[in-house]
Amino acid sequence: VPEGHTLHRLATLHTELFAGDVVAVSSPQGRFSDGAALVSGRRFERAHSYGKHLFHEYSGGTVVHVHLGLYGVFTSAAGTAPQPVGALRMRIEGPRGYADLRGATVCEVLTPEQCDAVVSRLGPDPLRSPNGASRSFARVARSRAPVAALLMDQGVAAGVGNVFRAEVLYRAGLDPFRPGRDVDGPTWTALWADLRRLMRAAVRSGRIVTTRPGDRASPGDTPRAAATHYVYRRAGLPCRRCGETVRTEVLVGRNLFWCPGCQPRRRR
DNA sequence: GCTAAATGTTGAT
DNA sequence: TCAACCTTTAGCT
Repeated sequence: VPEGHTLHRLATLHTELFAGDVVAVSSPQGRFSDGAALVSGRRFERAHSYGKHLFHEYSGGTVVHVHLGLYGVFTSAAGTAPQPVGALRMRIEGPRGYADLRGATVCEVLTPEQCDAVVSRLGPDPLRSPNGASRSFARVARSRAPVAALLMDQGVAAGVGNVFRAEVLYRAGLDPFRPGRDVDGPTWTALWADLRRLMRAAVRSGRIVTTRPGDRASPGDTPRAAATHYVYRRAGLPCRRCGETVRTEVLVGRNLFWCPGCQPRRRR
């Protein structure tokens, strides 16, 4: 269940597992049979990611583009692959190990030019663009949409998902409903820097932890929310800092979480 | 053991 | 606005 850090990790993992090797690619489920036939038997050059998109580059300039969507999952292990079980969209088998893809929204063969087109639709990725704040702010500053909606727009910040959106807004003390055009430059720059910090930490650890050590004890936490988040999936629970009840509301089709105490509406 | 919801996006209506 | 994708897991029983 991935945000940008997950794809970043997968790219590193797949490069380590397959780079330089001739691999066999198959689609036991059948939905990627044609694409698999195009790359099977080629040399796997390298994997890279941008935002929530993953790219596998093969010899000859062919690229496999993967987007995991909401519940796509990529697993891998060293050694020989076992018999396929269930709906296995793509399997890559190399001399050192194998990787299995299930449930992805996108798994397709593209030319490098088509890959460039995919990336060009995306905004800066906080994991890859240290100076992305100004480019993303240009979009934010001329939008009437709530900042919480803009953060989910991959053309504004690629790789940010529902957890990072809720948590970074909380850490900034920013009202999620404030229109983008009412967010000032320094506020956005600081938010971008925090996004980079949170996402890089998630690449390192493999999970999203946004709380600071002093804020991690709170009654009523479910194991799911396990003191790793301030507001994400904590609706109805007391805020770790101010004790106000964390709220939730659907915004742009996703559940938004925020603390009305720490992220107040601005007085006018 | 079962159900519902989930860190996302696309394409049809 | 909504279905599709068709896996995983929390939270029940």
